[in-house]
Amino acid sequence: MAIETHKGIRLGLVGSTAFSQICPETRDALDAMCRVKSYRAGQTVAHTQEKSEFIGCVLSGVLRMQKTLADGREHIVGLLVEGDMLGGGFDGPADFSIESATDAELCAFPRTEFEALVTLSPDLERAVLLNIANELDRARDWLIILSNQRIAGRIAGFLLLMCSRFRDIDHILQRRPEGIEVKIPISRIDLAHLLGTRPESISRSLHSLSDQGVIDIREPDRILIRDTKALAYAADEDEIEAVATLQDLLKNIRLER
Amino acid sequence: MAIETHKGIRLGLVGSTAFSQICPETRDALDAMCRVKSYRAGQTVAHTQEKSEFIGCVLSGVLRMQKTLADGREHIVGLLVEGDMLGGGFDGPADFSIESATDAELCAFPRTEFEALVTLSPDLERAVLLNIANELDRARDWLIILSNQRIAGRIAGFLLLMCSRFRDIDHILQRRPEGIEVKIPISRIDLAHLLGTRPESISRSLHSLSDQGVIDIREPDRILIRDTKALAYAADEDEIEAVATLQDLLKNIRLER
DNA sequence: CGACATCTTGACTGCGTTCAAACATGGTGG
DNA sequence: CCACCATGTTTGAACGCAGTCAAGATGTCG
Repeated sequence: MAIETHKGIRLGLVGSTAFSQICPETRDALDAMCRVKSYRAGQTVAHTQEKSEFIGCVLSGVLRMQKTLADGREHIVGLLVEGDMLGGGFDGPADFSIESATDAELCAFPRTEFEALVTLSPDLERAVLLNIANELDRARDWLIILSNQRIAGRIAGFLLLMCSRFRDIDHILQRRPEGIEVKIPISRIDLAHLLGTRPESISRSLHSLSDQGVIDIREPDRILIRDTKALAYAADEDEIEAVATLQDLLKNIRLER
Repeated sequence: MAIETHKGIRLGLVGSTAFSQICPETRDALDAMCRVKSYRAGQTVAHTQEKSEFIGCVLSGVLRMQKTLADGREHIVGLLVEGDMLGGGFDGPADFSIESATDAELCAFPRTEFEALVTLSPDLERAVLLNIANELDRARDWLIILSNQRIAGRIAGFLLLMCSRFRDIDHILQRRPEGIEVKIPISRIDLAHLLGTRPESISRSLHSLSDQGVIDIREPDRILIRDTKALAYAADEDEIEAVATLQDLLKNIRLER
C-alpha cells in the first residue's frame, strides 16, 4: 500500500507545476488538504478515476495511464510525470486505471474538498482547465506518433516527444556533450504497447537507429540521442532508408580508399 | 470565403449541444454575440487556433482538425461534428488548422467577448471544461484504435466509433432494417491518413470485411454495417484492444432499435 | 551460483506498402 | 448529349517490413 506522510512540506513543488498561477490563499488551502502518497513501481494508484476519492498531482516518478477494455485487458494511453494532475474526473465515462511505472510520489487532495475549492477559486478552476487542455495536446502528439506506419518512425517520434515534454526533468533527460541522454521510464513491453507494436520490433528498430549512428544504446533503458536532426528526419520522413543507404555508401566509399 | 448571417436564430441548436446546461442569461449573452458562418467543403476555417479571432460551435457538417508539422505537412488528429466546439484556445502551443470536410455551418463568438463572458459565468466555464474533457476522451479512443496493428481492426474500430459518436446525427448515421448505415464524411485519403495507413489498404480491408458479410459497401462513402457484433470482434480479435465504450454503445444501439 | 525476468537476435511467414494500371464518378466544354 | 479530363477509388503484382515463435544473451535477486 501507499505510504502516507502529512501535509505540504512539498508545496513549493506543487506551486512550481500544475498550480503555478493560483493565488496565495488558494494555495494555502491546497496545502492544508494536501497529503503525500508514495508508491513503488507497479502498484495500482487508482482503478477508475471516478471511484478514486482523491485528486492527485505527481511529485516524482512516472505513472502509466491505461484504459480498461471490455475484455479486461488494459491499454496504455499516456504517461504521467511530475507536475501532471490525475483524477481530474472530468473525463466523462472513461474507465481508467493508473499504475506506477516507477517508484512514485504524489500529492493527494480529497476529492470533495478539492472540488469545493474549485467552485470557490476561479483561478484554480482555470488551472484545472489548463491541465486538461495540456493533456489533450499530449494525447494528440501520441496520435501523430502512432499514425506513422514505420516502427522506427514511431520510436523516433517517441524519443523526440520525450525530449520536448520532459525537457526540464533532469532524471529523465540529461544533456551531455555528445547529445541528449534519455532515460526511458517504462519497460520494452509497455513501450511496445504504447507504440502499437511488439517488443521485438522496438528492439530491432532501436538498434537499427543505433547502427545508423543516430542514437546510442547505453543501456536498454538509457539512450543517447546523437543526432536530433536525423531523428526528426526519421520521424517525419519515412524515406530514411534512402538516406541510410546513402550514408552507408559514403562510409563504404571512404573506407575503401 | 465564409458566408455570414446574423445572430442566433439557431440558438436552440446551440442550446442542445455543447452549451446545454448553462443558465438563461448566459445563453442570451451568447445569443447576442453569435454569428453563423457557412463554409463549403474544403475551406480553411482557421489556420491556427491562437490567431483565430473567434470561438466556434459546429452547427452542421464535419470539420477536419489537423496539426501542422514542422515540414509543412498536415496531419489529421480528429473530426468535429455538430455540437463540437473549436478554438477553445486552451490548447497551449499547438499549431492547428481547421478545414471543412463537408459543407458546414458554425456559430461563431468573438473571442474576446466570449472569454470575458467565461470569466463572468462559472457554468459557461464549466461547459468549456466539459467540452475539452470530452475531446480528450475522444482523442484517447483514437489512440486505442490506432494502436491496433491490423488495418481491418482499425477500420472496424473506426466504424464502431462513428456509430457511438454520431449516434444522434441522422445525416451521418441511419438505422435501417438490415443494419446501420454510416456515411463516411472524409475521403479515403484522409481516412487512410487518420488511421495511419494508405488508401489502398483501406479499400482492401473494407472489401475484405464486405466479403465476410460484416458490412456492405453501398457507395465508397456509404457503408452498411450488417453485423455489429462481428465488427466489434474484428476490432479486438486482431489481438490488440477494442474500445471499451464501444461495447456499451453496441448495447445501446441494440436497445434503441 | 542458479533461477527468473527482461532484452536481444534469428528465421520464417504474412500483411501492408508501394508502384502501376484499370475503373467509377462528376464536372466542363465542344 | 456525349466526349473529355480531373478526381477519387479499386484492383493487381511484387517487395519489404514487422509480427510470430523460438532460442540465445544480459541483467537481477534471492
